[in-house]
Amino acid sequence: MASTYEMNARIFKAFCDENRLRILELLRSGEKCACKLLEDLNIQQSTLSHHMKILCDAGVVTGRKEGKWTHYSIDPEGSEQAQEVLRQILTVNGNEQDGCCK
Amino acid sequence: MASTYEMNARIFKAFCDENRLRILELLRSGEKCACKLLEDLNIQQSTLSHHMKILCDAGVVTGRKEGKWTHYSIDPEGSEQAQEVLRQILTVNGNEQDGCCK
DNA sequence: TTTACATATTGACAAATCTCGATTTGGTGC
DNA sequence: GCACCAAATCGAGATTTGTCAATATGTAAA
Repeated sequence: MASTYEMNARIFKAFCDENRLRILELLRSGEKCACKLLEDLNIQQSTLSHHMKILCDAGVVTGRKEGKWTHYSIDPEGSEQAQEVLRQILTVNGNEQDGCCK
Repeated sequence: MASTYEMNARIFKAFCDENRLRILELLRSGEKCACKLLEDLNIQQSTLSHHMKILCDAGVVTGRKEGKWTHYSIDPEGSEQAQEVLRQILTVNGNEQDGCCK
């Protein structure tokens, strides 16, 4: 049973790494095959696979298998949810006085 | 000279840790003194200080010094920017065919 | 079935991160 | 000056993360 904090932290871990941000930028122009991503990304194949797993687990990317290839794309639902969660986290909903410290 | 990827990654690192998400939730109800946060958060003072630095460096929280106390609150500008950056990262702006792999 | 290729998984290592206790810095009031 | 308190910084240990090379899995074509 993962806490909400844990689940939300996992979502944002997707955006915490430079290479994952590069991958997402490549996906902004449309679906891309893993081998195409690999071409553009100075990293090894196993490293790419590792990052794709994190992005998919976070829900912001989906993979579509076609034969021996996997095509990745930004997941609209997961993306919307990530943005919604961030909005909630950062929305001030009260105006309590800071009653601390005298 | 930090790359854009590096800077954006730093922003989202703010949301990658359970304790920082707890801190942000506490700040949603308004400005809080560090000692008040410390009361609610099963962590040591030096650990809190570490997390507050990360949140402030990311721009999503600001600290207001008043005598020997520091009052923290969610920064509206930084929050708006974080949301805008996430929106950009996740917005598909093209529809290229995945020309890869035959 | 054998071969070739795309991707995933494993294991190991280095670097980054989280946490704590101890110390330092900086402000307040005596 | 001194004592006291809040917060920041330092140093060390444990955990997590990113990376690679090697291997395994799965699909397609010969």
